[in-house]
Parts: sequence; C-alpha cells; structure tokens
Amino acid sequence: MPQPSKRKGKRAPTLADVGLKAGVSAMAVSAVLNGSNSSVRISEETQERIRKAAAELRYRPNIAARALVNRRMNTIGTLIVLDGLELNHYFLEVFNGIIAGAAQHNQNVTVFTLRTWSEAREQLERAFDGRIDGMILIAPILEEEFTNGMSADMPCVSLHSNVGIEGVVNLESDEEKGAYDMVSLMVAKGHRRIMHLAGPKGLLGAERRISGYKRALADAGIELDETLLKSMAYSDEHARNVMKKWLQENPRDALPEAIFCANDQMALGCVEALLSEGIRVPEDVSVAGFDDTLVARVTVPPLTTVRQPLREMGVEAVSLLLKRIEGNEDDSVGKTNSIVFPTELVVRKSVVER
Amino acid sequence: MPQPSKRKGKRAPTLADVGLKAGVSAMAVSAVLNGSNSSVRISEETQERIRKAAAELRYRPNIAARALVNRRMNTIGTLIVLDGLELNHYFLEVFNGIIAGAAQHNQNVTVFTLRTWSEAREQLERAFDGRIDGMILIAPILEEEFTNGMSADMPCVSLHSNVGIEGVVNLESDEEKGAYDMVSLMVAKGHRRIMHLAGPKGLLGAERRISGYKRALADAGIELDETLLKSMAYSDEHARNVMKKWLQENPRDALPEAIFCANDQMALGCVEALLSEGIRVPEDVSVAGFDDTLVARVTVPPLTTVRQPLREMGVEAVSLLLKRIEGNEDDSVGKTNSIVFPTELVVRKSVVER
DNA sequence: CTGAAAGCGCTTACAG
DNA sequence: CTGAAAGCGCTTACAG
Repeated sequence: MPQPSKRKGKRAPTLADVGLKAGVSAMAVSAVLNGSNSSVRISEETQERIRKAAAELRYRPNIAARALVNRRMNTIGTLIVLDGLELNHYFLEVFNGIIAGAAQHNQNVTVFTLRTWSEAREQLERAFDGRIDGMILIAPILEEEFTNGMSADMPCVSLHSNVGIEGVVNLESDEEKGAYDMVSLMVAKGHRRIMHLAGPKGLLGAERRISGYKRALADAGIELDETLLKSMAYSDEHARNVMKKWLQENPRDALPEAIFCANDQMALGCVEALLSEGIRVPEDVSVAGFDDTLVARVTVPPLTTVRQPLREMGVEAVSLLLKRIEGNEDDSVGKTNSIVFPTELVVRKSVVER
Repeated sequence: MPQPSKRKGKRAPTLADVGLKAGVSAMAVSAVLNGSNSSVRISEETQERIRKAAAELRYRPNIAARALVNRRMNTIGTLIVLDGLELNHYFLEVFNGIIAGAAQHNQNVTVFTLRTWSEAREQLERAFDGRIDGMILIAPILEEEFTNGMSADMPCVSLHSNVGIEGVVNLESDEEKGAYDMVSLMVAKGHRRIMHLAGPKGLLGAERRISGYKRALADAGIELDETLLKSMAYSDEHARNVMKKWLQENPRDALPEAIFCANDQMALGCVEALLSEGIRVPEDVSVAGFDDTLVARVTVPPLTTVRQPLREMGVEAVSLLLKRIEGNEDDSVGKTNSIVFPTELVVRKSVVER
C-alpha cells in the first residue's frame, strides 16, 4: 500500500536553478558538478562560477531523478528475518561488516526484514522496484522452488545460505573444520564423553558442525553416543531448556565431560542450566561455543569458541554484490558459486584440561 | 563521488507496457494499481484486465520515478556513529525498535554512519537528496552552531540527544530518576560507601545519572565523597582500566561497598577488574549497571540495572518522524520538543544486602 | 467516466 | 567547446 503524500516546504534548488544563477545551461552544471565520462569541456572560470552558484544555493542533486535515468540507486539492501523481534549477535557482526563495506564503496544500505523466510520471494519482488540495486540475503533458509530464476533481474549475494541458489554467490565458512578443531581440542584436553548441542536439523550450517563433531570423535577412536547429540533451534533459551531437561532425566554421573554448543548463545544457555544445578564451568564440565560473537568475551568464564570472520564476510559480500550489479564478475566466482572463509579456534577459559 | 553506471539486463515492464497489454492508457493502470485519491472510476472488468496484465508482466512500480513526482521515498534514515567500528548494544536495541516501527508504517530504513558527530551536518546534507524523507539521529553529540536551521528542510527526530535542536523532537528517558532509584536501592540494602563510575563529562545523559546519584546520597544523608565519583567514556574498557588503577592506588579497606556504573558495558569492565584482584561480586562488593541491554542478562552474576525502554523509544521515534514528515504534528510535541520515557529498576543478583 | 499532456530533476546522445 | 531536445517511469491536473 503506497502512501503518496507530498512533503511540505519549498522546492529544493535544481540544476536549472543553478544554471540560471551561473548563466549556463542545466546540462553544463550537471557536467561540472557530477562530472561524468562525458566529453564536455568547460572553461575553468565557468566551472568556478558554476560551483560558486551551486554552493550559494546549497544545491544537492536529487537522487531519485538521477536514479531514474541511471537505473542505479547506489544503495544495497539486506534481507534478514527478525525472529521473535530480536536481532541477534550473528546479525550484529555481519551487519557491521556490510555497513563498513558499503561505506567504502559509497553505497547506502537499507534493511528489509521478514518474519519468516517464506515471505522472501515476495519481499524481494517488492524491494527490487528501483530503490536498491542488489540484495544481501543474510542466513536465508529458502525452498528450492522459490529460488528459480531469482537472480535474473535481482542481483543477490547470500551469507550462510541453506541452499545453493542459481546465480547467487554464497559466502560461508569452514564450519566442519571449525567443529572438528574444537572437538579435537576437547579430546586433546583429555575429554572423551563429549556432548554436542546442535543447531536445527536440516540446516546446512548445523549439519556441518555435526559432521565435524562426528569426524573428530571418529578420528579419536571415540564411539558416537547418540544420547549426547541433541538438535534444537539456535537460541540460548532452547539450549537452556534442553540442558535442564537432560540434567533432570539423567543421573549426575552420566554428565558429559565437555559440551560443544553450535553457537555462543546456546553455550550461554547451557552454562546457565548447568549453573542452576550447581554444576560449575569449567571446573566440573567444559563448555565451548561457536561464532565468537560479543557474548563470548563477556561471559564468566570467557568462552572458548570458534571464530568465523563474520565482519570480513559482510565486507566481502558487499564487494561481490557490487561486481554482480555492475556485471563484471570474476569468472572464478561465477563458477564456484560459493566462497568459504577459514574458521579459527579461539581459546579462552571455558574448556580446560580434564 | 557518484558512480553512475547502468545496470545491465532487460528493461523492467512499465505502466505503459501494462497499459498496452490491457488495451488502456498508462494512467488507467496507475489509477488501478496504485489507486490513489484520484476521482478516476474504472469499470470492474477493465480493472480486472489491468490487474491480470500487470501480474503476467510481473509489473512492479518504479519507486524512483514515483519518488520524483511525489517527493516521498517512504524510507527513513538513521544516523549513528560507529565508534571503533563497533555497533554497541544500545544501538542494537534502539535499531530493533526503529525497524519494527518502520515495518508497521510500510517504510524502509537506511543506515548512515559517521566516524564522529562533527561530520553530521555534512552527512545530513548528503542524505537529504531525495533518498530519505526524514532522519533519526541516534544519540547525537552536536555543537549548537551545527544545528542552526537544520530541521528546516530536513525532518529529524533525535534519541538521547546531547543538545536541544530547534524543531527536532528529542526522545529521552528519565535517567535522573533511574540513577536516583538505583542508588536509593543500594542505600536501602545497607550500603553507604557508594562509588559512581560515570559517563563522559558534559554529556547530558551522564550528567543526569550523576545528579540522580548525588540526590539519592543527599536524601540518605550521606556526604558525597568526590574520590568515589569518576568520569570516563562509556565503555567496558575504560571502566576496567579506571577500576584497576583505583584498586592499585587505594588500600583494600577503602573499597566501596557498592558501585553504580553509568551503563551495563561499564559494569562489565568493572566486574572484570574487581575479579582480577580477587574481589567477588556481589559477595564483596555490589555492582549495578544502566540500560538493561543484552549483556545484563548474561553476566555472572546477572546485573541489577536500570531499564530504559530503548526498543519502544525506537518505535515511537519512527512514528513521530512520520508525523513530522507529513506535516501534521501534534501541537503538544511541537511545544515541548522533548518526550521523556520512564525508567525502571531491574533487580537481579549483582546488588545484595550488605 | 476515460485519455492526452505536462512535469518531477536529472543525464545522455545529438546538433550547432 | 557549448546548448536544445528527448527520455527515464511515474502522477497530477486538465480536457474531452
């Protein structure tokens, strides 16, 4: 539902106004002020006169008019879901990178929100009405069928996408290795009974962490105990509840020696549940997170976790998107359709020698 | 520096294209699809035909063209400073509210960032080039002279502004009372030697918390000890350093019984400094924060703090701004120029009976 | 009740 | 080297 309703107040000065004042055509002003690749050559003194007139009138080019002819708004969109109206830390870090990247390239960024990813296609259609030049999909969970032909007239880039989308480069990190490294660290510290609080079933990222967990166990000759592998939503609340329930249902001597959580927020909930039963971290049980978001540094004890370079990924997403928009993509990117960033173990205090 | 460069690909369908297909004029299509207040009446069946044609062509109105004639983009801007490239928790909560408010009113929000507030005026000039209809200034620190005539052709609303800006409504919360309540709580719990880690000198919000602190002390008949009042930047790092230094310079028996920090992040740094010297919170000393941001819930112990309704304030900022843009402001708002939200004590575990 | 025209502010060919 | 014209896609008066 559009809401056309004019802004009040006096008209802003236009190119013509400046031209009038400087005694030249609007076109000349355009050429001087927004000096494009045109072959126009205007004498230094006229240029000076034009600039002076523009300054005096406080002329600002109207971006909508320029966009209309250039078909370019110089603004990119970000699409995210606001689950439970909370922006999470993952988003905070990524967004930070996107903002920084956009600033570098003189682009603005506008934020589009979704309640669920099922609305994505519709929202995309609406967003691509000339107000943005491209979109960054943040951790989308899309149905294959929705993505058909999506990228055709809508330049997109995705971060941690759940599906491959034709024509859309996806940025991800080596989560399998991150998980493998973390669980291997736990093993090296003498833990053998290692629990994994995993992300939702079916999500690519969650599955990758699970497989890293399994591989590390296998490599250490530890048999997988299915009762120590729990899938749930990526939230501290879910982790807290699952962990509390587990503690009620199991005898104290069944307690795992270490718990690897699929993200930092979950680790938080896990620690809280443990604490509420009088179980200390890391004295009684080691706990690790994933992502290295803000919380990891401020918990007590500080979380041992796996860092994904989320901010850098945000920066890179912008620059890839811009290439896509301008139509000069790197061939390598076009082929692979996916770029993976390294993960890195961040050792703090929550995982200790057994 | 503009970057005009055409987007590739085929032209999107226009009103004329739809009209052609439906056998009517572009104007008729416009009237049906974007049904404004025009007196146009079109027969039901023609309408149907038009809608069908639009759907088949996947017509989407071009927002830049519409904006050009309407002088309205239906997007609002937010202006913030990215200090040290970190978006903080304060921003996260406020931004969340802004997003939600904008969604309610069918507006988009675009984010403009500054390195320092001294760039604000210039950035505002650039932002108001037709791409946004209004701006929300988030915690601006402006010089009086910069604000002259600012609001004339740039509808703005501010949150926690440091100065009154003519024509700009400022949303704030009753920080003086919040601080007063917190310090009074400490007094009620038997503390008399109460330290205040304050925000930067000269900032309105910081000053208000200080005066609440002083008033509570006075009302309790406790004489102000200037050595227990320290001003610093609003960050955990500064609080940590100041507190560490204080601990080194003062004998252990000079330790305050309670410490009221000007925000949650500072409380965090304070707790860390204390902990690193073997001083336990809250057993040895009570600590309180301010803002009730995410961190307050996840520290150990959870922080007793003062809640400002940041999210609600974000929502309200949007709706006030929209009124301002549409030129139908409430008279009361125009007069007061400032709206104050209530603060609320949030009692958790970091402040205990002495 | 419907359509042709003008115009929003800019830029890009194209003439002089 | 400079200016007049056309057009980007839409909406708003204004004629029929």
